Amino acid sequence: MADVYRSKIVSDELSPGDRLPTEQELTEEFSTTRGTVREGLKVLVNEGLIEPARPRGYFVRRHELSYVRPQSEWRPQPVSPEMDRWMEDQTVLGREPTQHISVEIIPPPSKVGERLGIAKGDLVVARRRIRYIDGEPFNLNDSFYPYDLIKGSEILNPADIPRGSNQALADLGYEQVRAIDEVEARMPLPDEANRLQLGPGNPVLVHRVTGFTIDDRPVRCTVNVLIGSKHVMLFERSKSTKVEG
Amino acid sequence: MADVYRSKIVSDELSPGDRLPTEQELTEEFSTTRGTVREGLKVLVNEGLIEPARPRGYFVRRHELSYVRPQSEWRPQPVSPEMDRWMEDQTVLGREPTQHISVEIIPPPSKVGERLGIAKGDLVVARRRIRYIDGEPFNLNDSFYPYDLIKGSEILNPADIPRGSNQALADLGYEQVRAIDEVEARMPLPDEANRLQLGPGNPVLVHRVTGFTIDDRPVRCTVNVLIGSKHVMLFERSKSTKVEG
DNA sequence: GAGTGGTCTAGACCACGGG
DNA sequence: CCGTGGTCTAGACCACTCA
Repeated sequence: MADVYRSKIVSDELSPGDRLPTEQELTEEFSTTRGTVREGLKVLVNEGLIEPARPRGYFVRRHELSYVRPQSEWRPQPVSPEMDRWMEDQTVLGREPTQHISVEIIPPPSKVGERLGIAKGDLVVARRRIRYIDGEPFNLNDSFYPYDLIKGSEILNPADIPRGSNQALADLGYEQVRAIDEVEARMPLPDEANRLQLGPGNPVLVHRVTGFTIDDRPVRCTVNVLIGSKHVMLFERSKSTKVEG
Repeated sequence: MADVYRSKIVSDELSPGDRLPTEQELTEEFSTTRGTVREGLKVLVNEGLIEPARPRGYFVRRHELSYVRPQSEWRPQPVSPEMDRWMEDQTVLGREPTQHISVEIIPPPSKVGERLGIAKGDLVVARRRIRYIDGEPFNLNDSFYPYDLIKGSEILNPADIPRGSNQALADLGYEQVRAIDEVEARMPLPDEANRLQLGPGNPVLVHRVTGFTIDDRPVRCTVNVLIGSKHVMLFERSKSTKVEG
C-alpha cells in the first residue's frame, strides 16, 4: 500500500495538495483490513510525504520553502540574479512576521554549557523567541548568555531590542568579532515539537551560533531551530574571499 | 506509553545504547495489548529516539556526530581550540573511508536543472558517489554537469580523480570562482533512504552547491545528502571578513 | 530453537471538525 | 449530524538472528 502510493507521489501522479482515498476506500482497494492500511499511511506520514487533516482525509504535503541567510548580520549580501530565479515567490517578503519573547534564568542545556564554557552550577540567561509567519510557527530562536555577564542589563527584559541584542552585548563591553556556526538536521525534541506545533515526519534544521569576543571569550550561544519544510539556508562564497584576515 | 519512555530518554534516565523492555513486558507494565504498545514504540522510533534491533529488542539511539566543513575547498580553516574541545573523538579521523562512484547521463532532476539552467530535453552528467565510513553508508555526493560541457572528458570516467573534479573542470576551461550553497533538512526520498540504508526517524541534511565560472555560468551542481544523525556542518566567520570584494 | 519484532485480521468505540 | 481519522482489544502467524 505504502509502496504504491509512495511512487504515485514521487512520480508526480499525485501532486502536493491532492487528497488520498479514505482509509475505507484504501481498505477495499487493497482488499485488506483498516489496521493494515493505517500502518501503510503512517509510514508515508513519517516519511513526510502526506499529512492527515482530520476529518478531511490525507493530503500530499506541500513544501513552501523560504530562503534564509544566516550570516546577514555580518555579511550584507546582494541578491544575485540566479538566486532571484530560485526564490521566486518563496521569500518571506510580503508575509506577516510576529514573534513572542520570553526570558528565563536557568542552568544551561548541555551543548550550550559546553560552548559557553559554563561551570557546573552556574546559570545562563535564556532569551527565547518563537517567530511566526502569518500566525503559524516558523522557527525558534533561543539565545543564551552567561548570567553574570548581563546581570541587570536590558537583555533580561522580554521585549524586542531594536538595535539588536548583539549590539546591546557590545555596549556592555562584549563585542563579538568571531562566530562558529554549526548546522545539523534532526527530529525535533518534544519541547521543540510543541513550540513549533510539528507533527511526525517533520525534521528541523538546527543552526547553532557561538559568538566570541576579541579575547576569544564565548559570550553568546544562539540556537535556531528551523522547520525543515519551511526553510532553506542560503550562503554565497567566492574564490577571492579572504578569511581570517 | 510513548510519553513515559520519551521522558525517560530525554531526562537521561535511559542513556543511549540502553535496551528498552520487550513489547511483551511493556504490554504487562501498562496492562494493555501488544498492538497499543507497538504504536507507542513506533512513535518513538519515528521521533528518532529509539531503534529496533531485531531480535535483540529496542535500543535508545546513539548519535555519533562527525564535523564536516563544507567550504574547505576554498577556505582552509584552522581548527580552533574551542572546536577541538567539541569535536573530541567525533571526527572522521582514524576511521576508514571508502567510496563507490558511478556515472550516468540523464535528464537532470528538476532542482538541478533549474540551477544549471538546462533547457528542456538537454542532458546532464551525474557523477554519483556513496561514501562509507567503516563500511557503513555515510553520505551521498552527487555532482551534475551539463553534458555538452564535459563530453569526452575524464569526468565521465567512474573513477576517482585525484586532483579533484573541480580542477578537471577548470582544466577544460571552466574554472569556478563563485558558489551558492543551499542547506535544508528533510526526510530522505525513497531512493536516498535505500542508498544510505536509512530507517524511519532519520532525517537528512541536504547541502546543494552550485558553482559558477567568472562569467557567471553555472557549470556544476553538487548535491550532498548527509545522514542527519552523523553530521554537523561547521563554519566560522569573523567580523573582519571581506565578502564580495 | 527460542525469543525478538513484523505483519495481519476483525472487530469496537472515541474525538474532532466542517456543513 | 456525519464522516473522517485516532485509539484500542485480542487474537494469529511469520521472519529474522543470535547463541
